Formats: sequence, structure tokens, C-alpha cells
Amino acid sequence: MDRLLDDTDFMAEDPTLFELNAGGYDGEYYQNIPDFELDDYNHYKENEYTEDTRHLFLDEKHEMERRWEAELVRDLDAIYHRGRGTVAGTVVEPESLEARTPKKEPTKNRKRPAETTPLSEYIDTCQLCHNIYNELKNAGIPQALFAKCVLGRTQGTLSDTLKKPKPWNEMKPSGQKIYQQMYDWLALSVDERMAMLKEPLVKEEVKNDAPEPTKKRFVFSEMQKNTLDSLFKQERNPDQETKVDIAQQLNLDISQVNTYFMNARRRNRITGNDFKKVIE
DNA sequence: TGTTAGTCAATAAC
DNA sequence: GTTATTGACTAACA
Repeated sequence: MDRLLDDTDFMAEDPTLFELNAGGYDGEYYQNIPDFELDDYNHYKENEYTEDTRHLFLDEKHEMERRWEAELVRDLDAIYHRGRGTVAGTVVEPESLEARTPKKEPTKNRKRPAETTPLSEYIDTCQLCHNIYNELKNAGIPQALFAKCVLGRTQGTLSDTLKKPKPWNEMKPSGQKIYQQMYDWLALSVDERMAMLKEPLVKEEVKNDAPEPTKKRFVFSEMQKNTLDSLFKQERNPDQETKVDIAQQLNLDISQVNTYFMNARRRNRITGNDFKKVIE
């Protein structure tokens, strides 16, 4: 008796054929495929083709492809010649299709949601951060855990990102990456999300040496901070001479003054993407 | 060489 | 205990 064929047998002949069945598909992909693929797949499943009858299925498929192409060309021609005196419904030979229509994107490399995707064309970072913030809160997932296991970053970085999302189109790919990671995580099933939270994204190095003593963080005195803040309100980007002067007056290192203005410029930048507006 | 963007990590605030 | 803030480090870039 003939061996019943499975999907891989047909895919060997035409790798794009059963893309649909290969584990999920996105809306864009679904819109791009001819309708007959899904119907044909069901038909194939119902009739259980064998090695001997494989050609029947493929012949049917190719015939339907030809019909679909002919219909497409006819439709395109009807649109193209509308109002130019051409008789509507003129059948054009399928061979001319390639020259007239853009090539369909090959489907075999199309990414699915569960995979590590390339950066999206656009992500609404404000809405995304709102969703992640609520998701973590509702599920009782600490920011530190999420940051470490899903993003490979620290809690502080995550908190800052969630509270002050940057507009997607104003970031470079390196900046977009953290939003893409959150976006991808949200696209997973609950089980998959939880599985990710079980281990750090980046394996920590095992150090044999004694741990380095924690570095004490410098904090500006109230007077230094107030003075710097009011100077920043007057001039966001003072010249080097002014900054040296400020450093001397406040008994600070020039690098500390430089860093202050650098951070202040960055953190006071108006992005038009105010998270509070979404939260409230 | 100076600036920017992404980030860490200490610690303040809740 | 968790989240928010912030001084500083680093790589990329002009």
C-alpha cells in the first residue's frame, strides 16, 4: 500500500505551499496569499494523497495558480485601460504577468511572531510601554526580573524606558531594540512569557575573585543642584569657558559639570511622547 | 575631540 | 521590597 504523504513531502516539491500550516502566520502574510491555498490544503488533507497521486494535487494547484494569475492580469488590465476605450474583460496571456506585476515577496523567509524578529517598521512605544507597565503590575512581575530575563538590562533602565518612551522613528536600531524585545514578549502566549522569566537573558559570569567594593555615587549638594538647575534654565548648552567658571564657583570637577548638562539636555528633551498622558 | 544615546548601578523615594 | 531617579561610563558619530 502506498505511504500516505505528509506536509514535508509536498513542501520538498514546493516549499511555499504549506507555509500556512507551518506554525502560525501574520495578518500581512495571510492577505498576500491567494485564497485557493487554504482551500487546497484542506482538500489535500481530506483526500489523503499518496505518492502515486501526488501529481493530482500539484496539477490542481498549478492549474488554479494559472487561473488566478489570468484573473489578476484581467483585473489589472481592466483598471489600467479604464476610460481608454479598451474592451473590458480582455483576457491577457498569463506569460505577461511577470512584466506587469511586482514580484511577490518570497514567503519562506517570512518571520512569525514567536521568532526573534527583525526590527518592526513601526511600534507605538507609548502604547507599548503602557501595556507592559500594566502587564507587569497585573501579573505581579517585578521590573527587576523582567528587565534581567526578558531584556538583559537592569531595573533602572527598564523603569526609565517605561516612564519616558521615545518616539520610534527618532531612535536608531540600537535604541529601538529594547522596545522590540518588549513587543515580542507581549506577542507570546502566557506560558511562553512565563518560561522566559525563569532564566536571565544574559548568563552572568562566574567570578572567582573577591567582589569589587561598591562604588559610592556622588550626589550634588542642594546648593550645587539648585544653581545648576537654574543655570540650565537660562542656557541649555553653555560654552566651555562658562562651564569651567561654573565648576570653579561650585567647587566641582569640569567633567561633573559637563555630565550634568549632558544628562539635563537629554532628560529634559521634549519628545512629544509623554508617558503620563497615556497613564492618566 | 566634543556630543549624543544607551545603559549601569547606587540610592532615594514610595 | 519595589520602583524612580540620577551621576557616570562607554561606544558611536560628526
